[in-house]
Amino acid sequence: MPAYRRLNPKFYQQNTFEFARDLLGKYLMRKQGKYTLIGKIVETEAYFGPNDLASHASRGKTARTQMMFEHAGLAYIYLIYGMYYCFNIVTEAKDFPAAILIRAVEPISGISQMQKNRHLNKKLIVPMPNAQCPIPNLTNGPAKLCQAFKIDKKLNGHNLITSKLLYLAENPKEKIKPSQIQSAKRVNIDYAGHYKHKLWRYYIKNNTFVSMK
DNA sequence: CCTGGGATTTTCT
DNA sequence: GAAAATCCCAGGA
Repeated sequence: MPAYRRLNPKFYQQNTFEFARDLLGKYLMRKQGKYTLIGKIVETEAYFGPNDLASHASRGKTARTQMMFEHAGLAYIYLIYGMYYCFNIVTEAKDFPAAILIRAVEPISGISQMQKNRHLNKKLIVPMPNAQCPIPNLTNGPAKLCQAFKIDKKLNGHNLITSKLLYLAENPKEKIKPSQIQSAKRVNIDYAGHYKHKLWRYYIKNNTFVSMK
């Protein structure tokens, strides 16, 4: 078990795009009762500023999006398609709307708990008592990892810098080199005009747990 | 391998 | 009333 060290508050002060790349290889830590769920972040997406047509904040500040206008280090969590949650980390200064969507993590610890969490929310028409959720399918998508890590609307606005329940950590011995990072277009934002071509998605090359190539 | 549709409800027009 | 920063499953090639 490597020594996980909580990310310094300074980490949250970098600009959104450095931040999104720097998050790769860092660890998402989640306390669930006596368990600690741990996932290595392998894919992120940046949503930046009031003009980014892919961003919820491009329509201004609303009840839903107000968290994107908050200071860096808070969680922005929203419901999508009526049934799933997505987890973002707010970036930039207060009143400048920006956030980073965590699109995929690699399960590291608490894997059997993640499997239970994924099955809890799954409504099966016919029960499948022997069904196993394959490991790669546990957390290779923004809504899947929220299910696996029990992240929902209750954690919206949570402060990741100070929280003991949901926070970010690193293994100081581990660094992701720039050559290991692939940038790509963001996913499922066809409505975003020319912003849909921005290469604001980042992932670790050759990692099995990335949601899409 | 790929494509298409259904689920489900909040949010904003 | 339509769309949504998704997922899952069925069906065809």
